[in-house]
Amino acid sequence: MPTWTIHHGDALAILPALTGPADLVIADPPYNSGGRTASERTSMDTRTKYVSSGSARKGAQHDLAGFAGDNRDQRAFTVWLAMVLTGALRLAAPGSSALVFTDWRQLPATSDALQAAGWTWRGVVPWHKPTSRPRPDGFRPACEYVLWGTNGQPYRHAPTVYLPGLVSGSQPRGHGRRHITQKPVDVLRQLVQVCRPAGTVLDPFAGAGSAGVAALAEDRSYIGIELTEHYADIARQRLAGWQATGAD
Amino acid sequence: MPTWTIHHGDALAILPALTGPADLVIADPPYNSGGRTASERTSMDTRTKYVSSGSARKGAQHDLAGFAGDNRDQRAFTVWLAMVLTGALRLAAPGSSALVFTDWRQLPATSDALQAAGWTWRGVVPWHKPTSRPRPDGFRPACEYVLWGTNGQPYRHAPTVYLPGLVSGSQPRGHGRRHITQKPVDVLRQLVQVCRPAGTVLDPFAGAGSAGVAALAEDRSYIGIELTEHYADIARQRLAGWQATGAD
DNA sequence: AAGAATAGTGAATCTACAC
DNA sequence: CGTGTAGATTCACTATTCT
Repeated sequence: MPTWTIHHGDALAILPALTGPADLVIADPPYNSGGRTASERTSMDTRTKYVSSGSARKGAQHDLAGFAGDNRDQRAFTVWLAMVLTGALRLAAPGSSALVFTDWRQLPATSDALQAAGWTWRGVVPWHKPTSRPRPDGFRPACEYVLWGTNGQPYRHAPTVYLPGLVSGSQPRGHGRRHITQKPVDVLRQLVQVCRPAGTVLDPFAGAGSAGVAALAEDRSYIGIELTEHYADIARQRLAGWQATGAD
Repeated sequence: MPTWTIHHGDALAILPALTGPADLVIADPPYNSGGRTASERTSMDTRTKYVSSGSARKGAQHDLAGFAGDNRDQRAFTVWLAMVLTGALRLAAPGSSALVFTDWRQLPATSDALQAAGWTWRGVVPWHKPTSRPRPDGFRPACEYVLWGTNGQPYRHAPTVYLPGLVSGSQPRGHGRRHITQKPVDVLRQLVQVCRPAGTVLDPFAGAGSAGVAALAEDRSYIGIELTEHYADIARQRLAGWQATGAD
């Protein structure tokens, strides 16, 4: 029976206190890349930045809380993310994997942070969002990216698993949506397969706990860390509800 | 009536002699990323490096020539590609685009080169290859990437065009295959749409001329540069054949 | 329907060289 | 001359797609 825990606090403070081992680190950090100017990136709040114009700016359809930690410049982002991933590597079992979400703008910085932290970069899995907004006279920004790294040689599964090179799924909408940058559980369930069966998933940026739902659904245990108390509570309620009812 | 030219020689030598303007620069450079050891990367020929064990190594069906320029280390790759893209930017009309192919390993270096050369990075379009090789206990390396940059503010089309955020297509096989790293014409035709209608596509690494076929098919003119005389000849024959018969 | 291909990779084996 | 190590080479392997 897989178990779960949500810690409330800063990943940099919580990670050194944990003991592990973790068999998969799945991280969805604040991308620090929304907004077009430096001042927009560092001063705007996350609701204004990430919710497309027409909703949050002029009276919204949804009323999701913002989140902290999204106002670093690119150098600070790289160093900060490397520190978090270093803390996660300390807990990671040999052969375990790290999966780090990023967008196209921060992909190079994220790959630097992953490797600076000591993980071996093994590949990139694009996440295709079919419902992304079209862009006039240009290529639609339809993908985010999952960077895959391992702690040494990758864990050998028995039986061998073959995982996709591209995942597809739309962001949750309506009342299933709990966080501005929420990832679909279907996508996360595919990604969690790289974790050792019955192993433990460590998530330093738990948000509303989608990775936890995916982990439990795939029979992995889950340890989440979330900075914003509001979301830590939401994640706890959601995971408790999942274990009680099997529904999200 | 769109026109075409293939120049035989090194892009760094040919680009300064051209006058332009170009409305789209499409570049498929040698990725310099195959091989696992330093000596494999720098000494192995491209056929041995990229054609998988079952074919070229033990008696192949196809017998494609190798190509030059695939033995740089990553720093040299970055600097060299930046030089080529700088030469291309000089010819690029204001608002024109650059599209640069790369793989996941070289994506960060390629984005550095694109921006160092003075292009504004606008996005990434993953190219999904359905026939990619599976990878045991990991995520299949199923995508290559197209980096999109512009010379200043992007050209505004009239009427507005909406381009995909993800392209999919398999490498040509059988007798339609002329180059080890050939890109599918269907994919290139989608990408060429970002070029001003009836504009000119500049291709510093023409290879077997697939981008030229795509350009002509979409009513754009084409200027290609190819280092290997063997492939320059193939590209000339192919483009002449396309204009004569409308078939590839 | 059968066969062959894939901008690979991990493990096993072999080789060269220093001590 | 045996031994250990690093680097190079060879081998085996895989699932989806395309001819």
